[in-house]
Amino acid sequence: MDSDIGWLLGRAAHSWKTVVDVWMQDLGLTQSRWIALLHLKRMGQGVTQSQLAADIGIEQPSMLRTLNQLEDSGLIERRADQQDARRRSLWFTAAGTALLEKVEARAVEGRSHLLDGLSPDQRLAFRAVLQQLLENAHGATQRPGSLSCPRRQSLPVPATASDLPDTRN
Amino acid sequence: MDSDIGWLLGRAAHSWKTVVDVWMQDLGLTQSRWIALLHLKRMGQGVTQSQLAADIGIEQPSMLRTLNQLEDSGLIERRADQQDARRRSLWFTAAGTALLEKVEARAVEGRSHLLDGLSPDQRLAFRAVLQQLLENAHGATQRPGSLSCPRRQSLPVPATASDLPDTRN
DNA sequence: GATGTTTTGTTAGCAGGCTAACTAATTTAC
DNA sequence: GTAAATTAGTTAGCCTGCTAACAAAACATC
Repeated sequence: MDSDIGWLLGRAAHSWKTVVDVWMQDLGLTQSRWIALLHLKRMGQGVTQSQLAADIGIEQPSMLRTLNQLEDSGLIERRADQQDARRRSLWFTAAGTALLEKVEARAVEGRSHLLDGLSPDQRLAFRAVLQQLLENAHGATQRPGSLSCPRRQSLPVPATASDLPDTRN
Repeated sequence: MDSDIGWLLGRAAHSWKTVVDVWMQDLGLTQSRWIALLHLKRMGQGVTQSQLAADIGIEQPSMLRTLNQLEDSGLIERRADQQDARRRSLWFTAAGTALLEKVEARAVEGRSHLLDGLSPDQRLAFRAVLQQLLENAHGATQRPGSLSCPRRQSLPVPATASDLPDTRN
């Protein structure tokens, strides 16, 4: 019976986010904000807004809002790009750098609790299934029977999905 | 390296939802609405709003909004409860019943495409990990080091998680 | 070098999660 | 029986996904 597997997947993802968020709560950051900080650290300062959005796997307008909030909080700053006047590159402020350390520590802590009781083999198999699902999902947005595909052609593909040693969450 | 496993989990869940949504799109339903219909079918008509919310795993105000929309669309109706004047029980209209059949067919179709290429063993192992994660998450909302737990004591636990033959998604 | 296309960032507004706070009805305790 | 606590539904409003539509800069093509 696989009939509840999608529901289970959704619940697990939701719970994961909520738990890590609880671990972060005294840092004064919402989920989308610490995720942005972690990804910016991983990619390296100086990337553009759209690059960061692609890495996280969200659309530009969603990214923009979060970055505005982080800038308002004084954790990051945006700098004009000399080469391309459209671009704005992203940099940590001193406060942002300081906070980031705590965020990273909490992320590791929370993750290890969530993965408690799962063997290395289980984790590996789990990853494999998740990756297969992502692949299937990517191909499944075209309905086979129908010629029309009104709403959306492709899912927002998570950039690279496997390079860099990576501190995602 | 498990550092990106939470991120992967989130992406997979998100893609799953999006894909099933694409399969539903010509039915004129949003995700939260067909999910509500499927759960109402599963639980049986006549349940209360809070019961349905608990089964789906969302809070009452979120449920309420969706039910209002479904009622406005003429797919369900709410009836007063004789025993308890606070309660309002939920029922399909004729239109709702008719639509539900198509929704169920699409859910099955989409799911089978998403699970394509995964062996029964893999699916079973996958479920086991998801269930373990849910369990861990449930216990992990208390930060061990801290005595205070300001924001939230417990996750919204998905009701029963395993009874009934179940047509979740 | 002018024209058309793509890319980057942006604004506006919808969808659907959530918490907080409230009312009314019911249940529990005394 | 009355007062307190709980429960079902609701309202208001925040957070953060999304799409659509647009401006300005850069690039391509002729």
